[in-house]
Amino acid sequence: MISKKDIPCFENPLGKAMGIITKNYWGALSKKLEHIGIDRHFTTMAAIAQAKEKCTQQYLSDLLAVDKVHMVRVLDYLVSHGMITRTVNPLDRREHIIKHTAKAKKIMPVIQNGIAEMNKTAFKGFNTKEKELFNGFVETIILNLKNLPVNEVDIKIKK
Amino acid sequence: MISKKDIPCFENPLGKAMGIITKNYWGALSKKLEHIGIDRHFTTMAAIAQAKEKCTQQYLSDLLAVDKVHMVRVLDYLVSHGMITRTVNPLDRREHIIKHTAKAKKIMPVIQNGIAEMNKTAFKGFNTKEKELFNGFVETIILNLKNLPVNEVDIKIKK
DNA sequence: AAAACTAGTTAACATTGTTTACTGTTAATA
DNA sequence: TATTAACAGTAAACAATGTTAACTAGTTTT
Repeated sequence: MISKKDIPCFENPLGKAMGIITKNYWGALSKKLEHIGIDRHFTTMAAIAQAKEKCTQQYLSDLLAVDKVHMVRVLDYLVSHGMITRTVNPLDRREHIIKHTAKAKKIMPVIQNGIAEMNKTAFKGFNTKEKELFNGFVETIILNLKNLPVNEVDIKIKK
Repeated sequence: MISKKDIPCFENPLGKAMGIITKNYWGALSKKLEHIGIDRHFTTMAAIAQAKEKCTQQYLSDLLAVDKVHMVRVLDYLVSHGMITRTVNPLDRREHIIKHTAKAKKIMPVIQNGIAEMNKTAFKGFNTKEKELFNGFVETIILNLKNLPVNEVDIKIKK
């Protein structure tokens, strides 16, 4: 019987973990929250809630590492669901300032709790030191892979 | 200045790491390999190469945690690029046996090297013990989140 | 023989990501 | 000042992925 350990891409288990997180936890949260008004884009909602400076679309794109074209659609979704307003910045009329509506402010605790619950469940059994260790590992992996130029990957075919 | 640490969903950094892996490393590998014949579905290729029992579509779906409908399209892609053959199993004519073509066998070392390179880059600076520790953490997180019933997530709105 | 199950396919649709081209606004500079 | 470059956001088109439902064909169960 083949196991996933025999497939080299699964030696790095990040992909597997991510799939399970997405399917199980975000999925569960989505179903819970669709009755309240939205069923996705929770991280964008959280980012808007906690933005400490002027919250433009470009700012959100950079923060969440999402293409600005896609961000337009995310924000269209949130506008159409009554969660945010877009206002032109009078100081720089190119910019749109994103703000939560009253409705959004009301449901933010639910989203925050949901996200907190996800983290609590994911790290069940970890003590503080282990959690820090894990986060450090991930930070290192991110640095190892960040800004990897396409041309640096150079693999030759064996004859 | 808001940092990603202020957004609770980023306290669990798996999502962030996964995005970087996908964009940088798989992206780089894709560009390298498109000249050889394919630019995606490398994990499926690796799984087929190392399958130790009869390699049906259902088997691959289960192993790679991919929907069987999507698997049809992945295999259509690989057939159309001359990488695999589909043969009806004479012992059970419902099943299709997936096998690599000669062309695929030729490029598999490139894919294997690419994947190995990804792991090497990602874990640069890790010693064996740290790598094992990290993998153990990920296994625990996977177990923590696996089969999480949708109904178990129960969050109440604060008034 | 009928019913239930399994493997795979097809079609339709939604979401996400990417590219290109575009409008309008602001900043840089010659 | 006039021109050019840069920036924020939008629109349209398209590809890739994920999901559901309905379907064919073959196998197993009863």
